[in-house]
Amino acid sequence: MKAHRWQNRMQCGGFRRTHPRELIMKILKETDKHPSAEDIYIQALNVNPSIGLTTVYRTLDLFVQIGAVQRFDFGDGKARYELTDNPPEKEHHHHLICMKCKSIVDYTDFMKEELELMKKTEDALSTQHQFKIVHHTVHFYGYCRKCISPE
Amino acid sequence: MKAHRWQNRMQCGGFRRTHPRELIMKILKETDKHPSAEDIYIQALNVNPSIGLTTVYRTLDLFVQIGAVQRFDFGDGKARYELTDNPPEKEHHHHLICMKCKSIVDYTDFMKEELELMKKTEDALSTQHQFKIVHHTVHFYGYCRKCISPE
DNA sequence: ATTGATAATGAAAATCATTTTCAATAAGTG
DNA sequence: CACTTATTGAAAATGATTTTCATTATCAAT
Repeated sequence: MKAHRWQNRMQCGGFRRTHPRELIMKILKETDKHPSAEDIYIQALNVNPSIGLTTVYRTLDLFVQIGAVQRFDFGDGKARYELTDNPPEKEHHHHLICMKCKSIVDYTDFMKEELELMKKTEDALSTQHQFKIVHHTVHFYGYCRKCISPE
Repeated sequence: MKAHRWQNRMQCGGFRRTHPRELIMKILKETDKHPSAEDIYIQALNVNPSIGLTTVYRTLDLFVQIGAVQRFDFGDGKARYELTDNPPEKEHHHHLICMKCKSIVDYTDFMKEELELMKKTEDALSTQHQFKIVHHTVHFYGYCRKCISPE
C-alpha cells in the first residue's frame, strides 16, 4: 500500500503503523460527516470487533498532534473530528450548527474573501498580540430549515 | 434597583429575580476574563457561601437561553461564559486561544471588515442553506508569546 | 403585610465523555 | 526468528455537567 501523507508524518514521529490506526484513518477518509470518537468507534467495530474505544481516543489524539486531523467542539459536549482540510481530500470550509437539533452543515461560500480577511487578521494578531497563529475556526450558530418553526 | 435588559428579558420569560441570579450576573459584568462555571462559583462563594455549583450551572443555562450570555467551548473540556456583546457592556470581539497554556485573549482587529463579510455570509447561508443565523464565533488557535519556544 | 402556588435552590447521586492504569500483544529492528 | 518497546484493550478513575428531590424563596393575589 502506498504511503500517504499522514503515514509519513507518523513515521517521522517514530509512530507505528497499526491496524487500528489504519482503520480509523480509513473511516475518517470515507465520511463526509463530523463524527465523534464514539461514532468512529461504532463504525470501527463493524470491521474490527475487538477494537477499544480507548484506542480510538488515543489514535484521534495522535492524528490531531501530527496535524492530520482537526478536532472541533460545537458545544454539544462531545468532540468531533475531521481530516485536516489542507490536503486535497477536503477543501477549506466552515460550519453551520443548528442550535436545536445539533445538526452540522459544511459551507464554503465566500472562502476567497474569508481567507483574505483571515490572512490579514492573522498578520495583525501575530504582530500586535505576539501570537503565532496555527489555524482558525468559524462557526455559525442558528436554526436549520427543519427546526425553524413559526412561533 | 433599576431593571436592566437581562432582567426584563427574564421577567418576560416568567423567570424570577433571585439572589443567586443577581450575583452571577454581577460577577459576569465585572469580569474581563472568560470564566468557567466553576470559576464563577468560586467567585460567588465569596459573597454567598451557601450558593451551590448546581445553581451556577442552571443560572448560566438560563442566561444563555434568554440571550444575555454566550457560551464558548475553546476545547479544554470546560465551557466558558461571557456576557453577550450586543449590549454596550462589551464590544464585539473574537478570541485567540493558546494551544499550549490555554490562555485566551480577546481581539477586536478588523471587526468592521469582519462584520461586513459575516453579514454577507450570513445572508448567503440564510438563503442557500435555509439556515436562520443567530450568531457566529471566530477562534484563532496558536501559541502565545510566552509559549513560543525555540525548539 | 400575609398567604399560597410554584419556581428556584442546594446537596447528593447519577451521567457522560474522556483519561489513566496496567498487564498482554503486536510492530519494527537486528 | 528474537527482542525491545510502542501500542492495545479492559477496567477503573476522573472531571464536568445534569438529574433528583426535599426545602426554601419569589411573586401575585388577597
